[in-house]
Formats: sequence, C-alpha cells, structure tokens
Amino acid sequence: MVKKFTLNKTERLKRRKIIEQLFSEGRAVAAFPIRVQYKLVDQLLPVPLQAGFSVSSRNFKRAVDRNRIKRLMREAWRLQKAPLEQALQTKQQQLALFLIYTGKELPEFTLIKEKVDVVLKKLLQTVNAVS
RNA sequence: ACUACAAACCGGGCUAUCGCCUCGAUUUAUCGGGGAGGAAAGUCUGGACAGCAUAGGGCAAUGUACCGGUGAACAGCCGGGUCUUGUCCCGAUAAAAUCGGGAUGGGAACAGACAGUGCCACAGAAAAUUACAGCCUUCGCCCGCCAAAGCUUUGGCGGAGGUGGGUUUGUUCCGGCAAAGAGGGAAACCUCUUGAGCCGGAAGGGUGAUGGUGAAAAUGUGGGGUAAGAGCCCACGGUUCCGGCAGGUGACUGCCGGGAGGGGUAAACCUUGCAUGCUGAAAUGCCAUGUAUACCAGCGUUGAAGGGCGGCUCGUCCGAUCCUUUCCGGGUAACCGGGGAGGAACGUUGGGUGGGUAGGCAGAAUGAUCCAGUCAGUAAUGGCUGGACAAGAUAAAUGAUAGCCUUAUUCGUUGUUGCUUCCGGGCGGAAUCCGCCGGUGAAGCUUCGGCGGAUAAUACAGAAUCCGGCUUACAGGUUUGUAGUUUCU
RNA sequence: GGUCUCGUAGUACAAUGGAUAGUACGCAAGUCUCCGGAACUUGAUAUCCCAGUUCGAUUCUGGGCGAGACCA
Repeated sequence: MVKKFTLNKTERLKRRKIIEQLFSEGRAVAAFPIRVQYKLVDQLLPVPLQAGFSVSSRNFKRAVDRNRIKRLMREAWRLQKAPLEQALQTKQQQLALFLIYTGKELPEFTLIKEKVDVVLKKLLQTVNAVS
C-alpha cells in the first residue's frame, strides 16, 4: 500500500442503481452542515469504499458555488478516508455512501475538514460494530 | 496633472507538496503533453447538423418593417437618409420667451390613421365632422324719428315706405285630422277655399372666427373683405398630396407648377410587403447487457421454421407433438395405416401490450476556426500569403495547502520638488518700514521616489453538440479619443 | 440540455388602458360583557424590479429577478 491519498474514478459512486438503493434503504449520519447517507453493500463494488458528493441547487443558485463546495468536500474526504478504508478491508465489507452539504453559506476548508473527520469517526464505529 | 464620458483591451504570475480528467509512449507503474470564459450565464435570436413529413397553391399562426451594403443567415453589424432631442455659437426683437440657421453629441418597434372597425376617462358646447349656445339676417310684434300718394276748413289729417332701437317663439308659422262650403265623379273618393275646434312640431337662412376645458379643439401672423363671418381673398411662413426638371444605386434632397387642410391611437383589432414545414443531441446510428417459457396476434411442428460452427451463393451439426372426434382401408377384437376438423402443448417472429436492462462507441472537437502580415473598401467585411491545432468531462475533471514575486491601499522612516511663514545676513531708499538678492537655517503643507511593516488579490462568474450575434452581470487596471478645470513653457 | 406558465394586502383570489386598486378570511382599535366568544363600528396593509409606447399602464411591449410545471 504505497498510495494513500487518492480519489479516482473507481472510488467515486456513479452507478444509478446503487444510488437509488442508497437513498431508499440506507441510513444516515450527520454533522452539520454535512449529512452522510450510507449503506453496506455485498460484492457489488470493485473497491471497499465508494463515495459521492452533492450540494442542493436550492441552497446555492450558482454553479460556481456548488462546484467549490463539492471540491472542498472531495479534498477533505481524500485526505482523511484512509482509516475507514483499512477497517472495511479487514472486515471484508463494502460501503457506499453519499456526502450532502446541507448548509446555506459558503464554508471554509478547515470547517469542512473538521466535520468530515467527525463523520468518519462515527462511520468507523458503525463499521466496527458490524460483526 | 485631475475630473467626467465613450470605445477597445487585460481579467495576476512563479515554485513546492498532495490530488483530479484526458491523450500519447512504453519497461505495466512510471514518464511526457494538454486542461474553463469574456461573458462558459440568460435562452432572446440566426444557422450548421440529425430525424420525421412533404405534388403545387392557399388559409391560419408567429416574427419582422426608412434605404444601401455586409454576410451561411439574422430582430446582428457598417454607412447613409428622415424625424426628434441635449449643449454651444450666430441672426431676428430693448430683454425674457419664441422662431430660424450652423456646429457637435444622444435617441428612434422609422410601413399604412385617405381600406375598414373600435377607443379617447374627468373636464368641456363639442373628442370627429355634427349638434348646442352665441353672432348676423329674413318674417312677426312693440317704440322713436323722417316721410310719398291722397284728403283738406291750408290749421292739419293720413300713413305706403325708409331708418334707428327693443323683444325672442307668442295672439306667429308649418304639418295632419274633424267640420262647413264649392267643383268633379255612378260611387268610393279627389281637388280648392274657410278656419276662436283637436293633435303634433317648432320657425326660414348665413356662419364656423367666439365657447378656456383638456393630453389633444381643425394651418400660424398681419392685412383686406362682409349683414355677420370664415383660406373667402392677399402677403410671408408651415404641413401634406400630385406632376415635371435636376442630383443620388436608393431612402431622400433642391427648384418649378398645381391641388388639399378631415385630431390622436396600429407596443387596439387590422391592412400591405417579406420570412418561417415540424421536432431538437434526452435528435440520430451502432454494439453490448438484460427479461418471460407473460398476455394478444401471425406462422410452423418430420426433412421442417429456426439456431450453432466453418473454408460462408455452400457444407455440416443440432432442431419444437399430444389429445378428442370423424371418414377411408385392414383386422373377430384390442388396434394398425392414411386423410380431415377441433383443442392443447411446444417452437418461432425486425409484430403489439406490459415488464426488464439502462453501460459503451459514433454524433463530438480541423472549423462560416484562430494568429500575423498585406491588398480592396469610408466602414462592417472580404481576398491573398505564411503559421498554429487550442478542454472534452458525463452523479459530471480543471482543485487544496504553503511560500515568493508583482500590483493596489495604508502606516513609519528617509531623501527630494515647489509654496507659505518665521529666523539670520547683504544691498538700496530719509525710514521702528518697504523692495531686491539670498541661506548645508527652522516649522507647516505638498510633488516624486528609496527602505521596512501591515492588509487585500478580491469582481461577475464554471464548458456539456458546435458556430454568428444580441442582452444582462462585472472589483481593479491599461491604452486611445472628446470636453472641462488648474499649473508651467 | 430543452419546452412552457405565473408573479396584486399576512393568506386565497378579483379588477375592459381612466376610482382613493376590490372581496373573503386574518390583524389592530373601539362598542357590548364581570371576563372571553359571537355580533356591530372603524382602521392599517399590496400591483416583483428597470425602461419604453400612450394624455394616462396592475393591464400593452422589451429586458432583468424570482417561483413553478413538463419532456427519456
């Protein structure tokens, strides 16, 4: 395991069917202003962890702002997701999840980083609880 | 130098670390190349491209509208015309206001109001071609003055007519009916006359100047003219139509002649000319995946549909059936063979319904392309020559952190330019004052820098098939032009 | 990506180019009542924004902003 901080195409959630399942059956964890919808899936993914990112166009009218928030979330996720990935690999589990920004103001990178850290710790607990 | 306006352009750069998308190379996990905009936005327009439709024409609908050019095309752009408006100057008058001319900016959805229909609140007599009031006149009536014929007792009487003023629909006028009389006719009835009745209506003309309201009131000013008035006539203007001549490709302009004065609104309906077939990349084509052996419909079930493979006009292999009934033949019968009908099952289909699958490739990045030079053109734009290849994502890449540079603002310090005041010196004058020269002098303000620190880099905004334009948003900066103010030469 | 629709009081809706922009519910004050409700009386509150056409714009036209619907 040489590379650690990657986030390429295979590590992003893109399949419509899984996304629909995720939102109809999955569970949620929140740390305002970030909300995470997640679901454990069996042998559907080529990698242990896939993530998607989303911002409501109702809260942010301009595409520039939405793009920026998604970029910030993606960056924070990329830098901090390694422990969760490790845990999933040892447990032989696969997790699909979606990060949604629910705030209404443009955030700073440090805030996003903190909140993503909080969310990651919560997720790690639930993953460890699964036998 | 500053300020304002207009136009054009730019829209931070570099390095390190960690990452993202894509293309290429190979040693298969590394290296190298590329990676948002002037508006990528709004989706307001014009096309390219694709599918479907389509003999031709018309109606409808939508858009558009001065002229010429430009261009693939346009509601764009360029140039011109007309109208309108701001500023300045000149002229008309004593001034203001107004009018005319010129210069220089801005704006115009800028076809038609004489094709037709509608609307124009309130106010006003009236909102579109007409009435009302008013003015003038005719006919009545009343009053004053003058007064002809005639009469006469010579004093006058008389009162046609003229003239001035008043009155303003009545005792007046008009129409119809009844009645009476006369005439005609066989009669019905018709015609004429009369009119203290009844009913109805109020006069005949001229005029459009006056009416002060309104956003808007029928060509402005002056004069003549008339019963009163009026483009009724005249002079100087203005609007508009027609014809001619001249200039211009044309819109249009100038001159001459003749005619007309009947508002506004077409971003009211509408009329005229011109344009448009409809739908949009979620178009469209291909491949893969996938379900049901569902339901409906068609076809087929023994050399047969269909499928697999290959050396693919062919070969080879695989390949979906039973029941009921009836007819014929055979048999004692069970039953056997052949044919028909019905049903079910099975197979199959470029079919329909429903359901399922939902990923990739093409479309789709070399084009009405961009840059430089040059030529033509007032310009938009076009021709030629040379060079360049410049994002291609799809739950949607182009980012995060740190440092430096650069730029802007501000603070401190230091130098410097100019001005003012003070201090001190010299010269001149009769001068407790004034003028001139002038200082490694001081203080204040100011110009331009150097060094250091702090702050900020920020505006509007993110490609989604591609181009032309329009519209809208935009911190800060640069350049050019115009106008104004100040200083110096 | 594309095609459309709509913005009027706090809310739901009206209004032919011409009024002080109307109706209902709601809100506020008063009358009545011991208090409240009901009833009655009175009042406040609005044309999304900017231009244009017109004598005059909620209405017509253009642009902007916002809200909503639809298209495999």
